[in-house]
Amino acid sequence: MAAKPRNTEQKRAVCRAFEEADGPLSAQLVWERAKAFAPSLGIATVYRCIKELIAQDEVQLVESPIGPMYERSPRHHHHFFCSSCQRAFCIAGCVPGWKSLAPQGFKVLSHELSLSGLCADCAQATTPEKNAP
Amino acid sequence: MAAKPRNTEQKRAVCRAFEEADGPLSAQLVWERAKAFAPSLGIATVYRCIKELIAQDEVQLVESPIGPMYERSPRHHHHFFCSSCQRAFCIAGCVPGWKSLAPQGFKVLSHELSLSGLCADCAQATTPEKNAP
DNA sequence: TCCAAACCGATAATGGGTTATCACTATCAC
DNA sequence: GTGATAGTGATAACCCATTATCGGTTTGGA
Repeated sequence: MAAKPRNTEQKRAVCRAFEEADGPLSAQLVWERAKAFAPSLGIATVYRCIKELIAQDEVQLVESPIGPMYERSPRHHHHFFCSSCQRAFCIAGCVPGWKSLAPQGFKVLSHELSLSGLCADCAQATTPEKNAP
Repeated sequence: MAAKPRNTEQKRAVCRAFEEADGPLSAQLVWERAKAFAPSLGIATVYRCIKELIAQDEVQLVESPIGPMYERSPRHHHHFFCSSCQRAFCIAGCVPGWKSLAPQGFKVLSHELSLSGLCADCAQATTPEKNAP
């Protein structure tokens, strides 16, 4: 009745793309990176694999100003989105006190903190006067 | 050269929908509520007005797990999204220490904290044993 | 009042992410 | 090795928020 999942090159490629990522990836980015390990990989297969990985709780959806992204289910952390280069970064640590912000009677099950601004690269590029020769 | 904007019933209706809202609204919700003040209002006009209000910094886009929403530009605050009834709520207050979470060199321009879970209504509805007769 | 043009409503079109379809291929228990 | 079938790639289709189009309407300065 239940289909037996198979171990295919494509699934391994998508998993590897997630494993080697240092932050959330868009489906397109997953595709681009996974193609390094399975050149013929199609975008539909990428979405199929992501769906499967999410069902297995190995990958999570991350809402972002840049669009939907995906990353390996990690220990709790937050994100920084660079408004210049449109990249996403993971941030270690958390803020205290978030649970007590909800009004009386509300049941807080999760929270997400997202910082936006300029990553180190872009911040330096846009204010080069400091280190310019 | 620059067109002179006019004061129309439709614009007033959309503004009023935002003024009377107690939290972020989807474009559809803005439409539904504004139609109370301008029954013939079309969805295209709602988007036109929202665009204009955003350009004037009177309304802001709010990314949410529920989808894109809009609200009057307010003093800084955060949001709670109910995963059951799909409503959005504003939360007063803020969390300390968010600025220091960004890695060295990153320039944090804004932050958004979103809590998810059950609002008071839904929390009570799903755990009625406490107050059940 | 008059009229140029800003604005409107209805709806078709767009755009981007995601999913369904289908003929072909690869996996793996036997 | 063989064969049933899960998986795959290409692509059409879908979904939904948003925008463009266009003929008719409303606004507001003269």
